[in-house]
Amino acid sequence: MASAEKSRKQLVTDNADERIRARNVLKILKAATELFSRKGLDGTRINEIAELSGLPKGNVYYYFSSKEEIYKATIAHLINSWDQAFRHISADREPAEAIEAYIKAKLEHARRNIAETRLFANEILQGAEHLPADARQHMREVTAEKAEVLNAWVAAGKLAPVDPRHLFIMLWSATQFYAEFEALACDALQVGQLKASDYNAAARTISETVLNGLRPRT
Amino acid sequence: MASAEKSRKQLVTDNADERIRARNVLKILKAATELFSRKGLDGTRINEIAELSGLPKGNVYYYFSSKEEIYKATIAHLINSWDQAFRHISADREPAEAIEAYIKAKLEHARRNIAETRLFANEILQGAEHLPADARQHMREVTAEKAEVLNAWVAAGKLAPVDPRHLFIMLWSATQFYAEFEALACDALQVGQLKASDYNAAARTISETVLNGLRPRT
DNA sequence: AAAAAAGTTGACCAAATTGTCAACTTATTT
DNA sequence: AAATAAGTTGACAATTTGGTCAACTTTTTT
Repeated sequence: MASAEKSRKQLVTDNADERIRARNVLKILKAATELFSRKGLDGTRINEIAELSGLPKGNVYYYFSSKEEIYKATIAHLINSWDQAFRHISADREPAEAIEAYIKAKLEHARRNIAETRLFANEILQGAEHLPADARQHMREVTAEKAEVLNAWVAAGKLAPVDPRHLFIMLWSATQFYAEFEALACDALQVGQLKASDYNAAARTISETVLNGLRPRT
Repeated sequence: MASAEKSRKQLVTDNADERIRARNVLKILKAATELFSRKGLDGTRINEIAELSGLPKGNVYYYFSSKEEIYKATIAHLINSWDQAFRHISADREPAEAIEAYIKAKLEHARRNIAETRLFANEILQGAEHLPADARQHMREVTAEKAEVLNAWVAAGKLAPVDPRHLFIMLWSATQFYAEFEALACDALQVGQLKASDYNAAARTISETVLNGLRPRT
């Protein structure tokens, strides 16, 4: 009986409960991402993070030694998904189809990770001083690699001549705008809040305009 | 002689020196815009504003009653130039030429007002809570009005069908990106810092892609 | 079941920061 | 030139905030 009770407890500990540390660190990171994304590093109080994550402040400091460390952890966390959508840009696909898939994926990612997207924007806006050097290096490399794919498409006559780097910037900025500048987007579209249909309309406009714009001229 | 001396002094006071209040308020606003644009409202210390503007802190409080009031003043100041470039979008011009001029003007404005552009982005990113309601109303109205111009062009067969509001968002985001996310743009373009030539290349890529993309299909 | 490790907690401290103020100087008016 | 208004200044009060800590509880190991 004591044994049965123990194994039940262990089950709870291992699954639903998970490891205490992992669970609490995640709680803190989630709350921090939300707050940092809205008020920035300096604008966010440790007390707020504690409150939103449901932990006393002292407990937050048990897992992280400073506010900046929490911030860096949130940045490190979101960096992982930065180049996800880029996988669509691959040399063996049809350009139009690949670019359209990329736009869709980017918009979808922004819509489903609004806080992370905003936090990333905030960090870059403030000079990217907390972005680890290796993360930036990785971003540079991936961008250069995908730019080569675009160049190959242009060389093969499948796309009108275009500077791939500026094109990427166009796509990044357009797809992230709706999450980052939601307030402005709502004003422009004259809606109270963005819905999935607005994101779909955005995807259509961006895709149609850019794809038509890049159609090779004979 | 005493009269001559007095009139010289008055001349100095009225021109080069200007009104003391106007000059100092401007000093403070300029320093504050620079700092707010990089570190946000909460990240900026009043001491820093005082230092950068060359005034003692007490003096700053002589002109503004709080940090937030300074912030609001900087926002109110930059809002004035928000719709400047929009004047190019007018019904009596050729669409292609008008849109190209708009893109150029927007990019040029961002390049020459980097701090203001960044500050505006920061404010929207954080939820636009300090943006006066009438300013937002004005932005909504101007956007709606210009959207009608685009719709007329589409109806006249001068442009391919497009949702003008999403198109505007594409243009806003693309043209502001270089100022707002300079760090990311430098990485993508593999340059140390953006030069006028980079802005020109951006203008070319955006214009060519979008204009070609909007060319009416027969 | 005892011991050790991990996690929790609220009170507390030190530093930073906003905003005030009274004394002072410079500019303007009468 | 006297009086008044406008602007300057550094010291200081009040508050906020990041971070510490020792006592305590829960969980895990032996």
